[in-house]
Formats: sequence, C-alpha cells, structure tokens
Amino acid sequence: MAKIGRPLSAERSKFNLQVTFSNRRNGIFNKASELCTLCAAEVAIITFSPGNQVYSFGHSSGNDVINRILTGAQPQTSSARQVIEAHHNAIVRNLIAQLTQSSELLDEEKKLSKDMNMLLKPTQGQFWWAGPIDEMSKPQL
Amino acid sequence: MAKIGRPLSAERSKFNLQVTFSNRRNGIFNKASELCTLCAAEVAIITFSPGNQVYSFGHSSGNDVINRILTGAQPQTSSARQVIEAHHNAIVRNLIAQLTQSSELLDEEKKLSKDMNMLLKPTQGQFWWAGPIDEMSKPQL
DNA sequence: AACTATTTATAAGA
DNA sequence: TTCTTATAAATAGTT
Repeated sequence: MAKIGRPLSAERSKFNLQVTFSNRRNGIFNKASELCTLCAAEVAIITFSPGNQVYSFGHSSGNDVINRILTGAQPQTSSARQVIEAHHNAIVRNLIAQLTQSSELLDEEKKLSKDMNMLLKPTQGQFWWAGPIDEMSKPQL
Repeated sequence: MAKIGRPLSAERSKFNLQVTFSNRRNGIFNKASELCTLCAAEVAIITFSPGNQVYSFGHSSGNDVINRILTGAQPQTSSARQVIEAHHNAIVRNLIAQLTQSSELLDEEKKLSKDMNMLLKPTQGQFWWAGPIDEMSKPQL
C-alpha cells in the first residue's frame, strides 16, 4: 500500500536494492525497538535478505544479557563463532517456517469462519454488522 | 531513538497506550510487507502486546494460501478455532523465546569477540578505530 | 556518508 | 473506533 519516500525509478540496480534492504531493515528494527520501550511489548523479527542472509531482532525484557556475560561466559574462537552463527541461522530458518505455517492456518480458519457467519446469519439483514459483535463476523464491506 | 510524530504528553493513559501499540504494530507490519515486495525478502514478526496478546506477521513467497483453502479445507467450529488459536499462541511464545535466546547468544559472542580484539591489538594505539576495519573490532565510543 | 525533496508514520484531538 | 491534522521520521535519489 502506498508509495514510498520518493518515486521509485523504473530500474533499480542490484546494489541499490541491497542498500534499500539494509536501510529498511534497520528502519523496521528501530521501530520494533521503539515499540518495545514505548509500550512494554515483546517483539521478535526475522528477515532473510535477497542474498539469503539472515538478520534477526529479539527483545525480551526479562533477560539480562550483561549479567550472563559477567557470570561465566568465556571468549570463543572464530570457529566457535561460525558454529554459533550457523546454528542461529538454522534456528531462524525453522522459526520463520513454523510462524508462517501457523499464521496461515489461523488466517484460513478466520476466513472460513467469516464465510460461515455470512451464510448462517442472513435473517439479520442489514443490521448484522452494526452491533458490537466480534470483528470476525463482520462481512467485507 | 528519535522523537515521535507529535510530542508525547507526560501522562499517557492506558487506553492511549493500547492505541499506540496497535498503530505502531500496524505500521511495522506494513513496513515489513513493503520490505517483502520491494526487496524480495522474507520477514516474520512476532509481537506480544502489553495485554499479553500475540500478533504475528509472516510472509513466505512460496506459499499459496488461497489454493490450499480451495483444495480441501473445511469450515471449523468455534471450539476448533479456540484450539487453533491456543496452539498458534503457544507456538509463537516458543518461537520468540528461541529467537531471543539465539540472538542473545550471538550478541554475547560478538561482544566477547570485540573485547578480545581490544585486548589483542593494544599496540595499534589511538589509530585502531580509524581504519576501515571490521565493525566488530571497533571500541565503544 | 550526507543532503534533500517527498512521502509516510503517528500522537492527539474531534 | 475512525477521521483529521500537525509535526516528526523514513527514505529514494543525488551529490
């Protein structure tokens, strides 16, 4: 929805696309960070770039990362880093698949439920969407 | 970071906070949607509101939800809906915990790696942060 | 990296 | 809740 900042040129170079992805990813992460602090919300974001690299954002107010660093973590070698990064990558790959599947299942059920309501409540005529009823049972206007 | 739209009043009512959360959540989801279409990226977002309700966003370009609806899904009862929603809620609860843990592990390792660099490269003196070196080895300014 | 012209986001109020 | 509006933020293209 909606146009962006400036009108997009018809042809965007591959490099510009990477810059755009990076800028917008940072923008979304900043928005998420603001949402956490402003509303005491929890937010997790997983992104895969066009180049198939993963960037993730996670915030949980209960965890104190610094404390855990100060009480026992040991410096790790570069190869250990690689193992951790690979593991992290595998985890988020799996997470995004689960999340998408679960979200879509929910969306399907919502859509079907809405259709059922439209079929089952025709006698209420034009007033069926006027009351403080569940959002799910509103017909598409 | 940064101030927001209009200056915030000193006291924000609980209701306004909910409105703010809803508006900003939608804003982030829209940004994520734009990122997907504009950059051919994959994005998944999980949020928990202050009221502990979950809202999630998932996009994977390979899945065709409509087709799966048309080829076999059956309408479900309200109790089935509740089961699905509970299941979805449990899934995302688990996902956000995993993601946060994995992200924090990565962050810890990066921080330790940075500290190691600071310890191992003292001879470069005041110039060690001036060059085009890896971001990870920059000291905190 | 920084600038800038626009568009978009959004807090408050109606 | 939805709309409006004033102001700040985001950002695409350029330098």
